[in-house]
Amino acid sequence: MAVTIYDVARAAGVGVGTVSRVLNNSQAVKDTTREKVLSAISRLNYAPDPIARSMITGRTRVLGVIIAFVTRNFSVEVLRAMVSAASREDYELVIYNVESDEQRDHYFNQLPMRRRVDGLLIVSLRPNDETLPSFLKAGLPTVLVDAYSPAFTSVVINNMEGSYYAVKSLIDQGHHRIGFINGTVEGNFKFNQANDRLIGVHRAFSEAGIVFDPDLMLATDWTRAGGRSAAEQFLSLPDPPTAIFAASDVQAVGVMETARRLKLDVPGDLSIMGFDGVELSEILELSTVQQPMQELGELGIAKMVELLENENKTPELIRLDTFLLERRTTAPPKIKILNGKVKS
Amino acid sequence: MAVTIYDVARAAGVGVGTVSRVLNNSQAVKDTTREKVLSAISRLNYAPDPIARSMITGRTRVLGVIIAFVTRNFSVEVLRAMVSAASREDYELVIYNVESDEQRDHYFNQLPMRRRVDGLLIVSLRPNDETLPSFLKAGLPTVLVDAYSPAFTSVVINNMEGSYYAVKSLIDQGHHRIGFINGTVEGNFKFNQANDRLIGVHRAFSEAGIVFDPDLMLATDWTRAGGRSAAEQFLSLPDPPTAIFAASDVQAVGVMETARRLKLDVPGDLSIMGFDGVELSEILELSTVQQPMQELGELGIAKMVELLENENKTPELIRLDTFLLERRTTAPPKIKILNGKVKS
DNA sequence: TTGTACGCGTTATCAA
DNA sequence: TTGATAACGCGTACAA
Repeated sequence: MAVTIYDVARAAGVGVGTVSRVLNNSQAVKDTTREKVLSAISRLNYAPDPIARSMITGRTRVLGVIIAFVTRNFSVEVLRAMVSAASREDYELVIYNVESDEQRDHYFNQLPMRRRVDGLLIVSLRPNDETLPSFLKAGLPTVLVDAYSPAFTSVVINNMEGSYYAVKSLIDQGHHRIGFINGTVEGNFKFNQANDRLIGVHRAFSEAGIVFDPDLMLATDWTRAGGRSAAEQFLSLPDPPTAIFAASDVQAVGVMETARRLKLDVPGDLSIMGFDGVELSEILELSTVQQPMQELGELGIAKMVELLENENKTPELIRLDTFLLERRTTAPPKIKILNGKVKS
Repeated sequence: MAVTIYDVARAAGVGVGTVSRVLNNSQAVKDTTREKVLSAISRLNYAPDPIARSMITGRTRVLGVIIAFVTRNFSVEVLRAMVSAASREDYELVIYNVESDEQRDHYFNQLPMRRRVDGLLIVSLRPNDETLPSFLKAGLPTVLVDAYSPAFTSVVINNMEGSYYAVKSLIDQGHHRIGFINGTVEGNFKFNQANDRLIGVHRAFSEAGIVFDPDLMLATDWTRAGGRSAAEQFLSLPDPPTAIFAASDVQAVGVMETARRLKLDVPGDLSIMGFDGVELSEILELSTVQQPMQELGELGIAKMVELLENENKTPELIRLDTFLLERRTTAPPKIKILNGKVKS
């Protein structure tokens, strides 16, 4: 039914080997023969079957992307950069969306086995300790993006420094009581992002000599609802914070929603700082820590291609910097007169 | 290197045919033999090679998704629903992002040829008249989502009715001068969405006996910038509109931004209505026409699976309804006193 | 420079 | 119920 390399060979009056050589524009093929073959190819509208090709070459020119929560704005930005970078390199991308531990384990177990993909990009996740050995044994080229493991080339952003500068900027503006809304570490997800961001917060506090108040630290879902409820808790404290730093923009938006509901002036009554730098933050003029999402995706693909071209490269760690965007939701705290004495 | 079906056969002391039968749990295989084979499989940690399998079956269990502008919130929502529905049916999805006519044509020409995918889902795009014949000839099962062509099963939303009710609701609230920001029909993209939405607007106008003012209709990019500049034009008119209806939420957000810049009260001075119902609209409390994006994606996959199971099904057209969400950006126009006489 | 023949790992066919 | 073997479409040694 479909036209094969044999049909082309017959039409061109040559052997299949010659057609194959023309196809892989390798070897020396006499120009006149090449012409004959090429004309036959276009005449028959022939295209080689990638499946049969993979069968013999062992490569598919398909890359797998295991990604946590595709719908997160962050994931989308990274993914888009990946799709376009991959397409430039003539690779296709198949997406495995992970929204639960079971899904993650399923993919981590199955994928390295099959030789359906030439390589695996893992975004915002990492193989856990149980799956890691079988992962390594399978020897599938793997690149981690927004996640770190010493076993694989990893492209990460400097979460610690990002949150450090974010909190430091709030402190420099005169805030002392700063609420921190962290993201939960889902199941085994090892979203180390959360830990790193926490460490940065601590560092900024301790440098400024601020004692960490456990009441001002909460971990919630990486959602607006999470941000809303955490903000409610903070703001119903007897001594509420004058600023809230959230580990993601969506959570920060939740904080904004709570502030609006409580008729709080932002940034007058409450400064709000997010983390991510998704488009939404720009629209809402939310101060935030901008992540280089596009670079993350592009570098992920670039490193993968390197790996594919040179299988035994040693893992490397690429760390990208964040950029602090001070927009409209952060300002020095208003001086409040309370019980007759000045209180900041 | 990798363990094959022969290794399993040898280990189990049977022929490869038997192993294959067990694998495809077909036929009658004696229970004791089945046990032997299964134990050998797990002992050797064997998994069949999907490539070799595709080689003979001609099917890959991979679906291609050609999608316009993956990063649009709309696309992301649809895509996510597709990924999860496909995974339930044990299909993988490979994404082809289209952001230009060249890309679109490239995919439309290449993909049907290769047998790399079992079927093609086309989102917010449609094969143009030149590519259509070769498309049909290739006979690759194809489902259009958010796009319509009589040649293929199409899952669309009722754009016309959606925009009709949106404008009608504005008129019912007392608006007479309503600006309409449409999306551009990119290149050949045949984003018929734009046309349909325009038709709905016209219908609402003519039903209410409102004469269509060409000054109040503009087509821009489906972006915030597009919305901003269109709004600026409308609002600098001698007789500016009291309401603006945008063909997408992002454009409506652009309108909101312009309104904010001009210190216009929304909805007091200006009502704003969007179209899409993406998360952003909820956050901004934007009135909008909600599209059933998840259903769109799920139905797309469901119809594709039907098609795959029964190749010669005739194309069908599924039309999903929208839902009008009147939130905080729409209200009756304020009565203005102008030149001593009441003007609405 | 070119053609022939083998092999990739599986499923399907057929005979036993 | 099972085993042997022929495809599937291509790349590539090897021989010519």
